[in-house]
Amino acid sequence: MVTRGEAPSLREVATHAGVSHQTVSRVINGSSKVTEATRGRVRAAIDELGYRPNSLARALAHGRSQRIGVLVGNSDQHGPVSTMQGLERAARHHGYAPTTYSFRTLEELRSGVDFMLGQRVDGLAVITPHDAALAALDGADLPEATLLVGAGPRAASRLHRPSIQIDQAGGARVAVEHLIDLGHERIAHLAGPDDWYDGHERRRQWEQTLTAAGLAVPPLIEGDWRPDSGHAAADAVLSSGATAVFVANDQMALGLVHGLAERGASVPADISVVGFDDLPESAHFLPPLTTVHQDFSTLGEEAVRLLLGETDDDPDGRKLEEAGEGGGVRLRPWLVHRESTRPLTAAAG
Amino acid sequence: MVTRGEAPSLREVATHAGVSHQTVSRVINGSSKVTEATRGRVRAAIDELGYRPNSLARALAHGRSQRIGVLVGNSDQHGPVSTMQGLERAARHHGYAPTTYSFRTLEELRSGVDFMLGQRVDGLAVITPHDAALAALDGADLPEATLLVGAGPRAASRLHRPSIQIDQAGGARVAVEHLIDLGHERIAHLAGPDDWYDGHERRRQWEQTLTAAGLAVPPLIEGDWRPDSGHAAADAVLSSGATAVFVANDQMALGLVHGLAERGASVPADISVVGFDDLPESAHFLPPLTTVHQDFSTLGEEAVRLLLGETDDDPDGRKLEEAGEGGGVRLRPWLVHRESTRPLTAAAG
DNA sequence: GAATTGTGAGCGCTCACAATT
DNA sequence: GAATTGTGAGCGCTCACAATT
Repeated sequence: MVTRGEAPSLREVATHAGVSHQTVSRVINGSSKVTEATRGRVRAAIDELGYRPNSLARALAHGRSQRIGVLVGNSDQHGPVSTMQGLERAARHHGYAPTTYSFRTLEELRSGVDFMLGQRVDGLAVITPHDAALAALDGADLPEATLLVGAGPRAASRLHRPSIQIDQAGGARVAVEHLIDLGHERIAHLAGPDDWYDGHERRRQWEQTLTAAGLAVPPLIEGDWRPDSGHAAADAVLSSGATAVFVANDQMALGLVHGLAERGASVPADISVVGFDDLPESAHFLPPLTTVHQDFSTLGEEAVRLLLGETDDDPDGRKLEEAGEGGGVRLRPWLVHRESTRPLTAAAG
Repeated sequence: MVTRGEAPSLREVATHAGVSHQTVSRVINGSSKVTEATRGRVRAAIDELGYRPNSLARALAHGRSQRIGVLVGNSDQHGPVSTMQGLERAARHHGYAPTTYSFRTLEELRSGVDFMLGQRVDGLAVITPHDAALAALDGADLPEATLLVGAGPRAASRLHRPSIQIDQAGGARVAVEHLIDLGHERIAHLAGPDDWYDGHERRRQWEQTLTAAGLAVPPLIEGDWRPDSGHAAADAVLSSGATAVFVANDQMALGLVHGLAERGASVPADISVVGFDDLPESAHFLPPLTTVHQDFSTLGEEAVRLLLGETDDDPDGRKLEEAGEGGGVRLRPWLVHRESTRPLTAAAG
């Protein structure tokens, strides 16, 4: 491996500027207790030597790493990735260096926690809606300042940690109510895995909204979030006799529309479809997909605010304690009406 | 901010086990020069105190951070994100902790480099095919071990650093040749921005392949990678009189198919479309998209191998030097034939 | 004398405090 | 005496070497 020529240290800068190491430290950290004259000499020495503070040494001496750990599961999905990016950006904005670790297995999740503890992160965000993943953390030695992002309140309180999530039930409700408003009476659901918080909540709210409207609840159809599973569900959807389907995410909705088309069923003429997520592509699906928009980057930003709880310089900041164990900070998603749904009266179904 | 109760240090473990700090260090690092008996006592003390080595202190003392920096631009796109994930995984596999930083502006890119230098990363991967971004690095104080991922050889050699990329020209050639083989003679190109390496190469190779086959080169149509720009290009494509279009990425291809559909033109009946990327969704577009598959995770893995150049324990490893300045390590993409293309003879166009 | 174990210094910073103007 | 500057120790490790069995 090629290595850099050894970088100059703070002491070398001090010698070069003819001051003590402490004075250099003061200049770097913007202390006001330095005269303009010495500040100038130190600055010149810094530039001349190309000095850059070693953040490792700084963290060690300071006792705080100024790092936030981000553990993210299923980073092939739109939601976790967007959340992570929102979090990363917000952390940096607050002067913290995010350290990310994406895990696929429970084994990797546990090593991820170990890794973060070794890095002495000041805070940890665990992004996963997957209950099994959180269960694997039961009894683990988590940092005090740990926030569960996208996890259910129940899983969160079991770990004695606060959580933040997008209001899945609220999103599901507007989706199903939209279909009811259009006159549909037999509304199927193509669900995500039930051990995912979002999957579970969307299914549960689909049932509740139908029941509250006095409608029958058709048999559940399950997928695994991926487009293929939506494609594979086309037969089940057709034989359910539904005139509308609430699909648990946009990727499965895409696959379903494809599968229906292959069987001669057209969306929305024969069957209406609502998705969930609002991918960048969803506006250009054929037909453009009516779906529920989730604002993942705001979720990431809110997570950082909660984690840092900077009430001082941030009037909107809230303390982790306020959120409480398993606490219910929630963001509202909203419906985006496009062309994959239409009134039942005009439909052939 | 809630902080952890202060973690035990190596010396506390030593006291607890009745040995010297150096012996504890030896056990942690798996040195063989420790008897089973003392190793056992140290292990017990470690478990009892819940000791975990502080990787910051270790890096400082050791002189190597065991970190790899990853700067990634345009992290809303499939390619950069997948590459980054491949890189992250591979780095961890080699015992390095990846530190990622995603930038959107040139300003952020420069702070990203600063950040990485402050972190004393052992190696740096810059993932961006955007020429302007690389130009902004001209004269910057980059780590010696810097690898440009997805950048063009020209930009790389200007920075005196090696590069690795997927063979864009090769991918474009198979796409255009596929359309030629189907009998198409007027083949348009919906291009990406020309100051992106991939955008530039795909356009250039489209021209060359057409010319080599003795076909005319229709006027260029430009997009910005996003689905909307594909949608907006529908009129231009129709008025070009082309019977087939090579689109520079799948997102624009999706938008284009949508725009064409709105104008009553059907794919592939009226016009054939080939994309580039092979998104997870592309197999379920209507029609399923014929496209060029790029293996981004392999790209990320190869990048790490190059960066670490571990020829010792890794027989496949190559040294950065071998790749040379602006050197041409390339991965081959391949065509995935689906339903958005068909022979001209059978087409209405 | 070959194995194992221990000692002291130092990585590059910040801290608390002391010494200077 | 209030401002500025400097001194020494220490954060938690690993290094090179010395001391022990």
